[in-house]
Amino acid sequence: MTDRPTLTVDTDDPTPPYEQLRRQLADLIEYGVLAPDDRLPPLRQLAADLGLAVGTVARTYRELESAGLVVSRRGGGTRVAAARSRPPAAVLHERAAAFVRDARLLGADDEQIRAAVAAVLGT
Amino acid sequence: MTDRPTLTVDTDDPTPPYEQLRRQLADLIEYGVLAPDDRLPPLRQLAADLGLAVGTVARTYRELESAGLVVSRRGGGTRVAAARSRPPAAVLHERAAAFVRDARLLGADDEQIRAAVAAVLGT
Amino acid sequence: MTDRPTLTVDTDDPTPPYEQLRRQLADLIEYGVLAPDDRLPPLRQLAADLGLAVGTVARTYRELESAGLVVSRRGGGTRVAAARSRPPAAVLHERAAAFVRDARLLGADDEQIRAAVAAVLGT
Amino acid sequence: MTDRPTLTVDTDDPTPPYEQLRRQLADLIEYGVLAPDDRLPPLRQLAADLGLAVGTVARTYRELESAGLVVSRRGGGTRVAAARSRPPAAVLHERAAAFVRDARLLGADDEQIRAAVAAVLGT
DNA sequence: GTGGTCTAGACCACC
DNA sequence: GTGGTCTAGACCACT
Repeated sequence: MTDRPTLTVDTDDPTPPYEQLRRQLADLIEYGVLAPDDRLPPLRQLAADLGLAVGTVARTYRELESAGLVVSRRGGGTRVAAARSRPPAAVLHERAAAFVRDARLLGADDEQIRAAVAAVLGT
Repeated sequence: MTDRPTLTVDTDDPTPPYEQLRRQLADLIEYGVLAPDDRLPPLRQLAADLGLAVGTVARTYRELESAGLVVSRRGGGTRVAAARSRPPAAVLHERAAAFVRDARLLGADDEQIRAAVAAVLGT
Repeated sequence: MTDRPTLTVDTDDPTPPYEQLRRQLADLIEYGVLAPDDRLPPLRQLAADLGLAVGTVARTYRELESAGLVVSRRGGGTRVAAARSRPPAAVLHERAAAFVRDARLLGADDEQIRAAVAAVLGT
Repeated sequence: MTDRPTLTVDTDDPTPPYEQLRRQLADLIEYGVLAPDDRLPPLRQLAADLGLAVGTVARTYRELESAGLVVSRRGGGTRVAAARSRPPAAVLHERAAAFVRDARLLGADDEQIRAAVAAVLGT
């Protein structure tokens, strides 16, 4: 019950598994859910948990590392890189902007957008 | 500026092009941006516009058809299937809920979420 | 209510419509359901009934004619050719052979095959 | 002679090759000739044997998979899906019924039908 | 003109 | 080695 965030791979999704995984981990890191210096699950354990080959997870970690989101130290596992998490406020703003763009595509006006958010927040 | 909604394919995204396209069109239909009986661009035109092979776009159209979102007739063309789009209000609510969930993952409270949306809306 | 045998085209079947039609008519002729000198439905009427373009039905008739199953006389419509229907007994035998082959593929032995036919015939 | 059931493609048949193949494999699976978990031939081997392009066989396998008859795993191979084949007795009865219907269309009575089957079975 | 399919060779993802 | 996809050009079926 160490409560690690649930990572999943959907085999029906044409997006390759290594990329599905990469996106989830990148999000968790950028969102600060995985804080700098936190350890990622060991390659083999994650592979076993998800029913993937080790090489597939290795590919994910490699991509994250070359993006600078993660650091693999030899013998020391893989940890979240220090300098890369962005301020949560910036991420929040970005997400809000994406939501608003989408809502407008749907034809919603400002008032409807505000109302929808209010409805979801409850009160 | 009466142009059709912009469809794009990102060649750096490991998600296969036919799937990127499929998602965009499925969204446009579900969002009601493309209304029932609206015509989709001809295979070859869309392929040319996006720099894709004809077969790739054909695959997208085929998938959309087998999902019941679209109807293709030989010699006819491809049109949005009737009675498939959901009420925009429902879709808007769903999107708002997804945004709020994301924002809370980031650690934002209700007030911050409201503020972020307000900031984006201007005013 | 002239009781013409029902011809149908399944648009979900990848077999082209002209070929679906051709097979049905060829069977009807070979089986003797359509007797020598019987008239086939007029091109345009059949096309209208099936929701096909005239050219598509024309293609079917053309194929039947070049197979010698049918004769188009100018101004006189299309009729079943005289010399082509095979003795029903021969066709029956052929069909029985096909059925037996299939049944054996399923692993059935002679007794099971006989029993299955008896069961269908009732009594 | 332990060879796998013969698959063939008739290039004179207007039915597209991927569909001819699909039907044959679907039949073999439904008939139980290919049992659950049996492996299908590798894409490229089957393509080579039949003189088809790889993509054509891939299309067949994809259709079978989306019909739930087969499961393909990347790097794994393609196998018959479990719990899909119908009881052979049911299939046999269905085939017998189809044969009888056909025979009656030809004008045969019960006795003639029985006789035709007996003749084929050899005694 | 519009959708549907095929080929041939190539590259990718996965085990 | 096995499945999955892409391209480029070609031909077919249909309206």
